[in-house]
Amino acid sequence: MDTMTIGQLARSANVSVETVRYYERRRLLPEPPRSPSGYRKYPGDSLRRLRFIRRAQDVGFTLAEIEELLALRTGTASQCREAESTAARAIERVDERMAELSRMKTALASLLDSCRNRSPAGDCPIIEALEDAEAVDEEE
Amino acid sequence: MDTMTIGQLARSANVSVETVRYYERRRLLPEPPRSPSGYRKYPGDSLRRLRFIRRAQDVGFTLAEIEELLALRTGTASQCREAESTAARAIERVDERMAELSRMKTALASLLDSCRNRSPAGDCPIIEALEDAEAVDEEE
DNA sequence: ATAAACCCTGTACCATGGTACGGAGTCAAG
DNA sequence: CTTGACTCCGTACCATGGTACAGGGTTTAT
Repeated sequence: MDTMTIGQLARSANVSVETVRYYERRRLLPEPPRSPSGYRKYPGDSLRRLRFIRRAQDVGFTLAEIEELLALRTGTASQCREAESTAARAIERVDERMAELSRMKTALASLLDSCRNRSPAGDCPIIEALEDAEAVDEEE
Repeated sequence: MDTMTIGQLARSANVSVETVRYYERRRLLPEPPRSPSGYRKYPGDSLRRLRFIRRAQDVGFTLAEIEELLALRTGTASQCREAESTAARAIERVDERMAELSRMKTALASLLDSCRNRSPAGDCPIIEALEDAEAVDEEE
């Protein structure tokens, strides 16, 4: 038998048992057959699927997107288009988030900078800047 | 009377009434005095404080950090050190997150790239890559 | 005087990706 | 045969930063 229990599967993929069950609830993993006593018995390729999910998460797909990708795995050309556009959307999200972080970093760095160069006797420039700043307020 | 109702305050700071009450629960805003009928009556400087909170959020401080910053507003030099280190921590968080996003973007871009250059008859390279890739797996 | 617009409290809910717990049944080793 | 490790299910809970009721009371304008 090349079947595994949920614990073996979870350990192999480096996730918790709870996580495996959670993915099943989310329909990312199909319901596996059960033993007579009701234990889940996973066929070998469940591990491949579980790893697929984790890798996709690592590159920043959400679980909802992974669900889409999994639905496409039968593999015709038009389905590849869909995977492509899912990936493109993920890249856009990443870009937006990076731009936002970059703005934040600029604002923070200038706060910190003013702090390091401050006149030794004045009030804290970080707090002052947040109190009156328009300087920081170019968002949205 | 230079006091405002919660609605006036919220509108001035461009947040919702619920948000103001939420900040009060979180102790970011002090409990204001009440009118005889129990309405909150905010003194003018509540608006300054509320704007402080929003600006700090805009530059990426969490509400917990903002609580710290607010606690420091009395303003001695050593407290400035603390504000400085709060800001430095925030910058570190931003940097980490940017590096992570950058890794994600590289991985996604290579997936997308393989898709655009794929042999016209093969399976979807995105899905294949997620299925066998070690390429993607250099995280953590 | 009545309706609209405002305020009050308390509680539940949203998304996201899980984690924790209780109470029970099952399986393997000694 | 018993102990410990494993599994089952269902439900509640975590963080984060709020939002959305429900079911009242108040203020303001007409």
